[in-house]
Amino acid sequence: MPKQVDHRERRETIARALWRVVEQRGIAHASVREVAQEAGISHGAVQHYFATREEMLVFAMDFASEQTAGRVADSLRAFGDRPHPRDLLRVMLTEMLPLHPDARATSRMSAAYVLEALHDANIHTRARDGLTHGRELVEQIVRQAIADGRIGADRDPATETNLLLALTGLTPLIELGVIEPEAALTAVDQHLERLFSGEA
Amino acid sequence: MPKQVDHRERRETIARALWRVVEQRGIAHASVREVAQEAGISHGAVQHYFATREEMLVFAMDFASEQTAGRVADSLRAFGDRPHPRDLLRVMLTEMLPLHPDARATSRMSAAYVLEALHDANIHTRARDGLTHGRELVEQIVRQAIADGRIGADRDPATETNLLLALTGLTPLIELGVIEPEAALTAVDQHLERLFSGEA
DNA sequence: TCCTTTTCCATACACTTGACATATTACATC
DNA sequence: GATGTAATATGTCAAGTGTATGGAAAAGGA
Repeated sequence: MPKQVDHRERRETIARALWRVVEQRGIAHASVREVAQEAGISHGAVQHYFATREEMLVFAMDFASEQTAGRVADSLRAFGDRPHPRDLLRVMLTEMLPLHPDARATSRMSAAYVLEALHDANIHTRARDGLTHGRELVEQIVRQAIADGRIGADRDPATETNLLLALTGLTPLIELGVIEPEAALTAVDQHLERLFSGEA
Repeated sequence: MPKQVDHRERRETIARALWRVVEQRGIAHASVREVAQEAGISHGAVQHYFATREEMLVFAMDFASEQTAGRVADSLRAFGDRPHPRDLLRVMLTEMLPLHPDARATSRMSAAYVLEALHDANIHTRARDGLTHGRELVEQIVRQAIADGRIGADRDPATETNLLLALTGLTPLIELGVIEPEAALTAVDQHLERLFSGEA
């Protein structure tokens, strides 16, 4: 058997290099050659792991989603087996906002993902399915919280879910330095507090 | 005097062509040549009106902001001289969301603007200043509404402003078809209703 | 009629891109 | 050590990029 490298790990290394390029220079500069340079390998090596540039981008984007989900799972361990839905939602939202370096990298990647999806049928499907799945997850949490009496029964689960996800709209304000990260957290907490205000 | 064309009008024509390219093919395809083709002129002609590609992009982006502001002003005329702040905010938000073709074009342009601002110092300054200005406008409306007793005095103007602007976070959900435009409007109205719930 | 000024355009240049083809290196097994 | 194959490096090519340049076309004043 010839030399065997961890294929998955190599792809992740390249994906992280791509993140850095996207974060520092924008997705337009995320060419095979520049990503290769950032990763410290030849562009031929990148081609060995990704047949096309698009394949590389799609992997890097999916990987960003996975990493975000992973960070949420990590943070949730501190809250035990059955975390309060407010804490759960708070972790999800704060990990989606660009409040620390890792989250910023994946956030920017997501933004580029969405923008790309608007004129690429393939990516559109992937992004929509991913977002729809995430949205259903949140709606399920909201419905359960209503059933548990933690959110007022007069609230509409679908609308509350949409309003929760809308909080990611704070991203441009944070990224451009219009508001401080603390102000964003205050807004998130304020919204969650009102949502769960009917709690016993 | 030599032939005189309306310089401003020509630049706006090119800007609109750029919007169409951005909307249909993404900002990556907004090259001087492709924009020229979309506008039905030579790329030399485009160069006559914009010395560089960046100048063209910046103009198209600023023009998008102006057009959005214009649409808001137009819609507001129906509400008379002193519109209710809730109506004012509702118009501002709905014109920022991609709920009709014009708004979608400018919304996508704005999204590209923000993404570009993250790694371009020049655009960063412009985008931040523009957003900061818009945010101050909204905060002023909120403060006045509190002073007028239309919003509860217990509300923090800064946080409420941030939560209002966060509603633009519905954009990706709408654009990718995760939620229907009506659901977005429902969410906006729900949020506004609660904000003004303390009204006499 | 010529001249000046503005508008517009074709071309050229240097450069980057993605994709592909080819060459080289590294290493586990026979 | 020979061999085969995965991993990596390098080269090539057509297509596309931004922009500099030179000059045509148009329109009015002299």
